[in-house]
Amino acid sequence: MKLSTQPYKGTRDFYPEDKRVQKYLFGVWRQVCESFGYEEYDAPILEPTELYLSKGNQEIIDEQTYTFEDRGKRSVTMRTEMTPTVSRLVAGRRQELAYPLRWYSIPNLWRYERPQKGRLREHWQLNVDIFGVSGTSAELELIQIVDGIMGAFGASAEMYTIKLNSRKFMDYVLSDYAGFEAKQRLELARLIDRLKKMPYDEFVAKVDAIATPAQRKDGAVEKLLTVLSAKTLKDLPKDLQSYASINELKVLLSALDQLGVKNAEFDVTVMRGFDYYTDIVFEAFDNNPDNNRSMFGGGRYDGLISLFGVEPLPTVGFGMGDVTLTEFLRGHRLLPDLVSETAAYLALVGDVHTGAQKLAAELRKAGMNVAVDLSGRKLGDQFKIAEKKGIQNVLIVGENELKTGQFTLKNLKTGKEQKLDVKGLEKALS
RNA sequence: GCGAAUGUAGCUCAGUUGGUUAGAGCGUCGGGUUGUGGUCCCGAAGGUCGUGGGUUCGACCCCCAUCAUUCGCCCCA
Repeated sequence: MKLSTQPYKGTRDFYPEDKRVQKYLFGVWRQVCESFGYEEYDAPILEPTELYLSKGNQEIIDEQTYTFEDRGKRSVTMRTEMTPTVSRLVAGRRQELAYPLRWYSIPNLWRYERPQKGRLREHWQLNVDIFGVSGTSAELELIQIVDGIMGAFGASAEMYTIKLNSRKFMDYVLSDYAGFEAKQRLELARLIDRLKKMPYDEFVAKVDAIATPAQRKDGAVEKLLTVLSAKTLKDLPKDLQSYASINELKVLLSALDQLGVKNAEFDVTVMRGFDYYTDIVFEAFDNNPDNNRSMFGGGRYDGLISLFGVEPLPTVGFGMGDVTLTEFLRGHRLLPDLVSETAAYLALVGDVHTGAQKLAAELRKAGMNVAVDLSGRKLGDQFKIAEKKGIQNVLIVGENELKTGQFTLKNLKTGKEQKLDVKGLEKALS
């Protein structure tokens, strides 16, 4: 039987040209995060299943994760997100860490589900978290980072929109303000999340179906619909304007505007699931309608580390996945042409292998990435090899060159040739 | 878990109502002789038409099953 060369369902092979793209993405992520003073951490890809169970969603564990028993009969799960893990790490050193704690990571995450556009079984996600800041300056900083990252990729404000809302506020609206029960709130939250994906009448009918006759009589449905119709914070009913989270959103949006982030706005339909978020949440969408999946998102989750038996800590974090980001960048033609990490290919003429290796060693010592031809083929073929590998320069090495110390360097992109000694090569290739 | 579409050369695809040895472009390999790639010219290799079964004198084409891929729904921590 022949083995298949295809990667496992929903996973990707990173051939060098793909890995080059990944290295570019990760490089930008790291550079921007570190420019804001964030430190990189990592942790195992396997976690005890309880870490995810503690959120109480058995169904998700059973149906959408890679969960199995190890040889010691312990149930382990491949991480599907980084938030529980980073909470575990912080809780473990709760007392000794210096706050505000600024951390980031680029974990490989796994989920068991049917692959579709922008959603695979395995992906890489930038995770950025700030611990120990209870005011909106934490949210502000994270959105600035997001803005910095997108800017570093060449994205402009018109290409995407950052939508903000408050989970605490929405909980208040659904419970105290409109008067829905806990079970209904869960259903409504999911429904609100999908509001823009269905005709408005259909949405209203579904809300109506959830409400009890008594609630309908009390105007619960109308109250909710009025809140949901708000396009800006000012459109909200007057009695909600003074709610603490709304004030915070106002302050945050105004600060963002002053800092030059022009594509952030209030959106009452942003819910971000119904898990550990406690207040302000945000989510970003590609303005290109062909790519309607959320590109990245996050929010405040103040209580999570208390699961580990330590005092809760105010925390805000966000995640940005490589799959949706790559689609965004491709869609807006923002992915640059990435060339080989190898600066020059040493093409050999005649029996000069040892001499060429000596030269290569010298160049490497000076910090250059160079590969020596081992094919033994004729010069034209060696050019083709370099071309195919995406190497920008060919350095011709023959007996004359080794004798005189003057080498011909040809740039394959421009076709330009120059005669250089080792010092000159160092300048040209680094 | 549900629904739909698609599987023909390494890749992208064509293949007329079922009829002899299944095609193209790109890519690969070789050649166009002396130390220069990309363009051009010539030539070659490469397919049991996803797999299994059925209908038929005859199947890439029709039917059934199965696998894979893609898209959507559910879900999205």
